Amino acid sequence: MGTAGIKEVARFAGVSPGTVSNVLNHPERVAAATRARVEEAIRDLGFVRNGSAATLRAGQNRAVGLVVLDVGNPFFVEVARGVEDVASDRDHAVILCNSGESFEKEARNLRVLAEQRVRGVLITPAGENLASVEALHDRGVAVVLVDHSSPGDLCSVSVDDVAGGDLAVTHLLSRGAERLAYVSGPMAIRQCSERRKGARRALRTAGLPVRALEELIVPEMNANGGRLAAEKLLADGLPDAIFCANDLLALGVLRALSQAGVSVPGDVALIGYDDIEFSAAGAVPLSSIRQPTYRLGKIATELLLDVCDDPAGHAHQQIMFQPELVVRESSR
Amino acid sequence: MGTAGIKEVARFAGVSPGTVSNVLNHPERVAAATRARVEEAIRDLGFVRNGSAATLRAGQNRAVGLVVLDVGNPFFVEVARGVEDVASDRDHAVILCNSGESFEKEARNLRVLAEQRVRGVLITPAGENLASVEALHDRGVAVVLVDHSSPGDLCSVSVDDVAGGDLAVTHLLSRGAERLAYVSGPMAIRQCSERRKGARRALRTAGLPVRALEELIVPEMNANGGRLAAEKLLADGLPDAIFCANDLLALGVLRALSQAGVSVPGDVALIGYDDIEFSAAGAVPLSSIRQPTYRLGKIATELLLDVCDDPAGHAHQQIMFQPELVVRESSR
DNA sequence: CTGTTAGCGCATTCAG
DNA sequence: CTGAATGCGCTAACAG
Repeated sequence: MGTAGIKEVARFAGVSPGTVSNVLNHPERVAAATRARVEEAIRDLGFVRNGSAATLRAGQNRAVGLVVLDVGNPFFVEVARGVEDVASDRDHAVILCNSGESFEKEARNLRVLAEQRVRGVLITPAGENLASVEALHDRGVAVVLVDHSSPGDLCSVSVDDVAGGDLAVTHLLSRGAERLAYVSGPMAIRQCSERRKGARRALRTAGLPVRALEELIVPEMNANGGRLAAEKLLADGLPDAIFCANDLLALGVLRALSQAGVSVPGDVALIGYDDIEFSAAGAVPLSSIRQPTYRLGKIATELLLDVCDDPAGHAHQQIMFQPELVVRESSR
Repeated sequence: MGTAGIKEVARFAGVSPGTVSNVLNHPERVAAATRARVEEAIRDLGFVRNGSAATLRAGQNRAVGLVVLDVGNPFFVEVARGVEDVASDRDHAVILCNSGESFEKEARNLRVLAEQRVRGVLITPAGENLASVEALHDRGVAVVLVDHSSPGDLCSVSVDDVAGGDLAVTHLLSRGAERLAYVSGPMAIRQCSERRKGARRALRTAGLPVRALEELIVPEMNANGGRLAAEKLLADGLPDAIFCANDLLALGVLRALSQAGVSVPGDVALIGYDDIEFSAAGAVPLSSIRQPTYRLGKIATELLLDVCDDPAGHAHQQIMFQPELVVRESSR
């Protein structure tokens, strides 16, 4: 059994438990010879430090929680990489949780993280209701919002979705489009409504009416949702250009149009959002709006750990990155 | 600060700490009125149980570790969903770790899991060297290998990759192909070599020589790798059909061929492996080999927790699922 | 049904 | 530089 404690190691090495602890946590305080003997005992006994005991003693875990909406979404996978790298550099573990956009799962995850006494939590909230997040924060756990700009007093790191929507539509308009469509998930999803806001701003700037942008709202932001939207557009009459609220939708649209014999970008220009890996890999490479996802995770984690290390001296920050237009064949 | 302990709750509710613990862990043992009073105190004080203390006391965490090669890979995302669902049903948390196919990260993850005293570990090993996995197992931690059939005495749940390779190539042959290509990652990756083995078996069954299958090995199993392979094929002369070791490779091949004006499946038939979501969504829907990924995670977790609950009475099992051919347009 | 109590394994005092 | 002692917060066992 894996129950060699620090005590047995001490006995085996002929030292006291305190010395073993020092070898583990403050090696410089221990004479080289003693240290070597202890380290050998650790190896021989297959000793593994009991993290719970250490955490209990310390009052907090050297870990941060990361709660995302969908671990399967490439956007969050990239964010997670950024988080992982920084946390690992600063000797923290990352506990990755998936809320699946459900408040209930979000709350459950948050509870587990609180029970684990993580130093802090990075979270993309499942909606506009930040009650459980704020409760956590009030209880003294550091919190940084990811991809969600907070109106309140929470730190946040996000990307300007209004600017992104504007970029996309400005691009389509510059290509000569006059009738546009916006394929989106429910407007309750902040990203969807913000991107629409940006799209409308672009329209205004160009002196066009809001109704030049037809809206198609589908329940799921995936390829199937895109297909549904495309079928509707095919039935109702195609616009000149289509802006999709994410790449998965755009890929679904692209496929449905191709199958119906519609040429992209010949007949219709198309642009997505997120610039996921697959966007560039399709038969018709997809234009998209790229977000600095890795940096999002990286900066958010740095912010979080800085707050943890110096809770007093740190002002709340709300950082917003700018997205970037990536033009590929689908709107060339 | 979030430091309301069980003791304060007890004082606040006018009961003893033991009773609070009972409300938390064995509510049925406590009189309804007392329970209500304690629950109110818990809410009022914002008490959250200290998981480390509980784990320390119990000797083990109600959590399992899941170590995968790449959290960004849809295959593992589906596996993780299966794991998550079962673990959650049985009241266990899942600690998801990414090894990135690196032994070093794998070992580090395993150490963290051991420190956390997880009940068991589900792991797709980074290679054939199972030393650190076996060390963990020897220390008394339950282990189930995922997508890796173990020759030794470890439980495992996997999919028959030889059968999958056979399925793919048999299908291509049945379509009349005579000159084939196999686009693959390094043969050090077990999946790649097993799938090749199956491909060759199919060739033999059809009475064809092994050299009817040209091999293209690329360093990375992604769309870019596929592009490289396709460029080589375009330069050297195209085969009748191409079998790719995964869908990402196949999508890369598909795109490069399309751009070069080669028709799929008109000029070349194409089949991938894994049947990721995007396979069906492209302009030319991709044939593929589907694996029961969700079930893989589900069954592995059930096996793991069964072993944990009854370490003695459980024989080691090595379960192998069969993959399934999915024919779409790219090889129709 | 409720109260009391003894550690779980470790890290950190404070002496020596 | 090393050793002994204390308690982190909780749960289970037992006593009342």
